[in-house]
Amino acid sequence: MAATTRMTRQKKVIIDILKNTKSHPTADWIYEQARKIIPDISLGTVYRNLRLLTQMGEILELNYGSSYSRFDGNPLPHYHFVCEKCGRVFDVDLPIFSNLNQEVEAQTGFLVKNHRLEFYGTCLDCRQKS
Amino acid sequence: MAATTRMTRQKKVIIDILKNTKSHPTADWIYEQARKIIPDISLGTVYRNLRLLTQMGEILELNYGSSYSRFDGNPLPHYHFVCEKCGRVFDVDLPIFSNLNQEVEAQTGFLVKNHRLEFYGTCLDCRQKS
DNA sequence: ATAGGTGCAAATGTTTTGCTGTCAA
DNA sequence: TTGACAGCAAAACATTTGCACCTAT
Repeated sequence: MAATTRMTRQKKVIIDILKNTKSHPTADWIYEQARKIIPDISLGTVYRNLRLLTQMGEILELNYGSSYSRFDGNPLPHYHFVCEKCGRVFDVDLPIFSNLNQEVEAQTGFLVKNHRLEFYGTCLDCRQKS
Repeated sequence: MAATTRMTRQKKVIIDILKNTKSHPTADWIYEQARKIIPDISLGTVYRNLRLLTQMGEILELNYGSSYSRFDGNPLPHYHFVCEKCGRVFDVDLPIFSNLNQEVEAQTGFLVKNHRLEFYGTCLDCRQKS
């Protein structure tokens, strides 16, 4: 039997935090927020649930440009901007290149499931500070 | 004074390995290759040089989709395909979207220096195995 | 009732770093 | 000559996991 998914208090809180922030938080930030509601939640549980939710396609793991992952409560395809100064990740409002996967598939013979597009540079806040 | 760059035997070997492989090797793989030429080279030295070369723009660090980085001896802009089964990274022969950075810059007010585009899926070898 | 989830802490795996000695310029 | 770089090993860091207990179904 496929493993069923239980809706625990911990998972509910983690989903809630993730769906209600526009930032793309780290596991640690989510942990700190979650502790405000469930003081003895453990970091391991946060990681376990983030992995589960990622596998279920409920959230996205953004694991580029840094040594740690960030998570995105919006699983719909969209692109990102990474600030190289402060490390923050922003959504980029650009239409999806929906034919690109097929194009690469035709060219390579590989099975292409999805693609990611990230922009790197300096965000507005950091631009003004320098 | 800006730190000058010394061409050590170690650095030379690492550059040579990286420029002569089409794979996108991990630090550990580079280390193993380098040991065939300099048996007592240390992993720390490999990492130090990889970081240095990345900062100098000589090579690219590919740090997505996995817990460890891969390195690319070709610093010219190009896109990648990541196999989710075997973890290998392939070059994708697609023209660069050269106006995209400006487009995002205009839209966000951020300073956009570059972008990355990666495709995810199953490579030909892994497709045939399943 | 029971299997999937939790908290805790130890383990893991990759990458970085402190120190002392070495070598490229 | 000398300061950037090497080797070595320990530390740092994010993330995963083993275990005994707990709880959603």
